[in-house]
Amino acid sequence: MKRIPEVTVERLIKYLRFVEEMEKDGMRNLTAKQIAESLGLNPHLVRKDLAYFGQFGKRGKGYETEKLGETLRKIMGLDKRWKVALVGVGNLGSALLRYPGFKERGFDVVCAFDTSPQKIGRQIEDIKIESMDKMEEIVSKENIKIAILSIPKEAAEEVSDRLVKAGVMGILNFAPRYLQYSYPFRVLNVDLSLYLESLTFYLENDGKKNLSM
Amino acid sequence: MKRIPEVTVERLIKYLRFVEEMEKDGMRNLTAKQIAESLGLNPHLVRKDLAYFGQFGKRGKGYETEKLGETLRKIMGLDKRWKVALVGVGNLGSALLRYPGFKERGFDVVCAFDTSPQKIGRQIEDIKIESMDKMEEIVSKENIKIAILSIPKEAAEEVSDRLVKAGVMGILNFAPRYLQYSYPFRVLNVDLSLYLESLTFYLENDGKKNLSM
DNA sequence: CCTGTCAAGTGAAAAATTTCATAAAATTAC
DNA sequence: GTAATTTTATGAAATTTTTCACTTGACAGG
Repeated sequence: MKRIPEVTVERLIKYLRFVEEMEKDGMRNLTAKQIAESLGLNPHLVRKDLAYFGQFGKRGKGYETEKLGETLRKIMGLDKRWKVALVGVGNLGSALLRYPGFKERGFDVVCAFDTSPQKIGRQIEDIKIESMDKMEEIVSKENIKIAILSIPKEAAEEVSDRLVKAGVMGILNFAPRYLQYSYPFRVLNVDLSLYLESLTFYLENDGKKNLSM
Repeated sequence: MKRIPEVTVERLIKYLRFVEEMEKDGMRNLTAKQIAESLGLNPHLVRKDLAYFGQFGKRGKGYETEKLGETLRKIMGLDKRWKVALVGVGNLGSALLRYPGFKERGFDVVCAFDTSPQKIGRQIEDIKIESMDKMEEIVSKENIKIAILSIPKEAAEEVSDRLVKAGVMGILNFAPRYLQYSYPFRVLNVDLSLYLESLTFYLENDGKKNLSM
């Protein structure tokens, strides 16, 4: 099997989103063209992306919505639920704890940690906030592979090291510090202000001809 | 001037982050190698990215930290402050209102909107929550160009259309619905569960040889 | 002031990614 | 049942992006 480019993986998730939405709408079949249009892509690209995983389309007809969804979920490891640990229950952290989208998409935040004594013991959405001293113990015991980090940037490195040692394989990092681990660990750095900053480049240079659009 | 690839823009912001951090640490000079290492990139790529905007490095020495920071900020439109409107003061929205990172990076959330009568009139961090009926009026009057959208996905399209009509040029969209506008408008779709989903692909396929790492 | 080393800048080469062209299968229209 | 149309699949071409090789300027040491 050929190597799957990272850009393809990112698109696959978006395809899955669209496929599931169409599934809900009762569409029995979907064509690459439809998927592509919904995301502003070239249909050839969609087919090529899907073809990495074998051929599950029908010529002249398209893809069976349900089967495509199932296959994509399987490819992405989304055919089962994942347990997630959340570290750092500040403003952002508690909003993430309450964010219904994770559960909807198969991710169960099963524990939350903080250092602040005021927060420890409190409960948000069924989840009791635990002391960060217990983090390794609980994460190991529960066999948690994914963690969400919403802590100050100063603590990011130390805490993520501890998580990795406790068995976590993937981290979604909201702290504005770039974290890196080598294979097989994965970090996804989500820097909220960074997104705004990439917007301003285009706003600022809007109209000039040196733009990639 | 040559067209700037989107991937370059994304890296430039990260360079700026590192440069500012080093500036704070008192480093007078920075080399492409140092910048590259901090982000796990090839130094040639860093030089090429910077060279799009002219030559501001010194051979044998590197880049003057301060000047590089200034230049990058100017390129990115970050040499001034930006006013931002926040729409949707739910869990995520109010966390974003309280998120200090935006202000730190030059973005002032100056107004917030919601539909819920319970929320309208309340105040979070100096910002009074206004009715969404007043959105267009205030956004136009204040000449706001950037909006953060943290509303349910069902409302995303309608609200973003209204924002665009009111003069907004860039949207940071947290609603899990893919929004698209054509040039010169920009949308950055930030789908939180989507990030987790891209992690699971790698966790699931970990160890298999078909991976891009 | 010469020599060696370092690092930016630049054009060419390589690699990766996307688009295109074509073939083949399925469906629809006649 | 045949022709036309639709749409996937796949290998080739084009494009984009990254890496490499080389040149040049700057500085340090002798």
